[in-house]
Amino acid sequence: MPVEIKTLLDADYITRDEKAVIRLFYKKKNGREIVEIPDFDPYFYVTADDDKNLGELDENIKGLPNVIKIERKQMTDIRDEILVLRVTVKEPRNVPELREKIKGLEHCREVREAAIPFAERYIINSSLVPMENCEEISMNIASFDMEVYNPRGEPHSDKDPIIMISYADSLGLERVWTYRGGNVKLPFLEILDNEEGIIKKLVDTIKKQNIDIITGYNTDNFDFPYLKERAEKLKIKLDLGIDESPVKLERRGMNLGARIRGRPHVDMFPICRQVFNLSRYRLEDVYLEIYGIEKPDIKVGELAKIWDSEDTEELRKLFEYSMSDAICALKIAVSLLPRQYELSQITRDLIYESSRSASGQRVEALLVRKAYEKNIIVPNKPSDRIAEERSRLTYVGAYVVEPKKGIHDNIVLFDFRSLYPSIIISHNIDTSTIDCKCCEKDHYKSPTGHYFCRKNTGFIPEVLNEIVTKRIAVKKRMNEEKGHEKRKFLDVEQQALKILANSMYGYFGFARARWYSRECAESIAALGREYIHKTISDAGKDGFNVIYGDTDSVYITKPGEGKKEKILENAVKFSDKINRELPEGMELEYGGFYPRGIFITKKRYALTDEKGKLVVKGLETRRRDWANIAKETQEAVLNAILRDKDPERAAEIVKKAVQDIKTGNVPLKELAINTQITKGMAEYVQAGPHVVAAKKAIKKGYEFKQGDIITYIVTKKGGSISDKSVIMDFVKEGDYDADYYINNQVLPAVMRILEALGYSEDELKGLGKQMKLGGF
DNA sequence: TACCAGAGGAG
DNA sequence: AAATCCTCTGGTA
Repeated sequence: MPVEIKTLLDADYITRDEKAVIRLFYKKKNGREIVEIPDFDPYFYVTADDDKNLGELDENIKGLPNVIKIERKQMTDIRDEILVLRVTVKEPRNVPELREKIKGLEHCREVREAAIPFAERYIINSSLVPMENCEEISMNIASFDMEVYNPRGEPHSDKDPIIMISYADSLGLERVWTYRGGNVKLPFLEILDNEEGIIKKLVDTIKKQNIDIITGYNTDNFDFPYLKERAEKLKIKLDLGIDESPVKLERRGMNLGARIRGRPHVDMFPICRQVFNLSRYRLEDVYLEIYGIEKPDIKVGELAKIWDSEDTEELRKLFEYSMSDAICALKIAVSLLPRQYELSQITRDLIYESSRSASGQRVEALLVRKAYEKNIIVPNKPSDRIAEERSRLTYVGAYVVEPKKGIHDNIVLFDFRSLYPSIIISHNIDTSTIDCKCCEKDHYKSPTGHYFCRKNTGFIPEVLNEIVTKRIAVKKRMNEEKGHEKRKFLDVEQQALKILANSMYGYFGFARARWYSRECAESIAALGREYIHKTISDAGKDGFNVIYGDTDSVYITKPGEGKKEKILENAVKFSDKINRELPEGMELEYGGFYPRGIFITKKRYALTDEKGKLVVKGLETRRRDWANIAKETQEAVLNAILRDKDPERAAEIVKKAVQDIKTGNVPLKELAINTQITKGMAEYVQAGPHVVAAKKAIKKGYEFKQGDIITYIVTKKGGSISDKSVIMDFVKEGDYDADYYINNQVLPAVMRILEALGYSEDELKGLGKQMKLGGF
């Protein structure tokens, strides 16, 4: 009989007759399935201060209420084989109380694995893979978005109603539900009686359309909390769960998570923040990034006014805008969800979890599962106090070469392929292998003085090797695959594996990690420094000039050699020689040839490749907290100098930008500066312009929270720069401080380039009139 | 002018 | 709730 294809969307447990029953929510090719597991009992482990005291500890635990069974088990604890007690208890809710009681018992060293959620425990122990096969089962995905009445600025869910809900799904249904529309006729528009009607319509539609995954943009922290409060007020059931259970809001650190049983809710906002590097992360910014298309926009500040005016044309625009929000969120979900499916499968974590977890949590989810497979007892998470202590202890990281400043020609780049992962594997770096007793102390020591076992492969190197091996296999399959769709899936998979592999080093140094080891992190970094130092020194011996290098890369030139072919020939010989001496699994790779480059300081430089394409690192052009006018002028100057070798034009470009600013015709869009609020407003010791601008906006009814990006303009009015800074929404075109944008934005950005060419401050001061830039 | 807080980038 | 290294700005004394 063929195995039926199904995918695990969600899991939880319910309590029935004082017994926990695991529920597994599957989607099949046709229909759904809820599998109930009634006979899985919660358990945790207890370790003793000494093996000989295990019996006494056992006796003491036996007497505690709700303990069903105690067994002895041999397990690996970091590097030791130890005997532990496996304590099975009646219900999951008994675990926290028993943990506390047992912790206080004599001879108890630690209670372990007591904080692993029950349903997750079952998934681990049964080797289930969430979202497995999901590529073969078509998922019904729906997104929604709400517009809310906001006559006083920020809306408040206790009094301001939802005025429309837009909905789009992968089956092709698109709707805007509202209850005031004048005579507007639009194919997707449905006018219902009231707020209650539109909320009920959303709930009914999701059920009727048989939706498997619900998405939206910022739905965790706005739409669902708001919807939930409105529904409660109107006494409407928000029973979106497959089992008709209501939407549940969970605390997740500083944020909320809206959980829907059996029908995963995935908020695309945090995912977009992880995936893209943008100046801002509004829906329209992300949409523009993916599809290159501008989304219709309205000013949300005028939303209430439009609603009250009942102006047909304005309402029509509002409906179209609302519709586009749901459609954009759906499109973003369709393009990014495959990545989430892969992450879920690789880390074997439910998509609700994996779509909200940061890289440390993802690594840890994977390690906890691999530990179970290998009979390793999982270390506990550190307490807040321990985590804080750990963060205070820093260590030396990567090495950065002081660049040879100025212009260079015919530059060759080499870098170590996956330097840190390959060091962890090649040097077997792990908490179980560090300074082991089984290996003699005379063998190779890392620069930190630590050494790593050569007999037994450590846990993390083994897991990492599995990831790397799998990635190689996936890449191979991808390259052989002809079908475009299949190829894309394999590419997403190999990228997900790469991200995970690259997170492992950071995980060692992560203060809240279960497998934290500053010594391991430090050793990896130290070995990295050793490899790059050796590469630099060998390059010098072979007659190369090392222009720059950072962590795992070197930029080199060959003095006295003008022909590209000859340079590359020599360079490849050089890297071959390096590679012959490297341990297996490590490789110095050719990274490209650049006809020209300019190096300013560490981590700040620009190159042109052979196609004339500009590559900029670290300079203002790459930063979101600089105005477009400065970034674009700098980029144009770089192109003029590097690609066109035309410094005269560079001077013209600067002159024109300065002129434009002076005449007052530069649009605000070109002057906006984006800066993130990285802490609570009250915590600022020193308020920068973005904080001051935000505070002014708050006085006018705006709300900002940690993580929000402030877009502000330096206006004419005020003393200090902060005084002059105002949120862009409040600024009229033309109201900007020309002086600031010339002297604090455009000129510093371009002068850095020109100074690196050997022009003195004084020469450059004459910029306003003319600039003589000959002879380089 | 010197120093510090804060931000965001590189790898 | 991944690490460190690094540059640069604007506020403050």
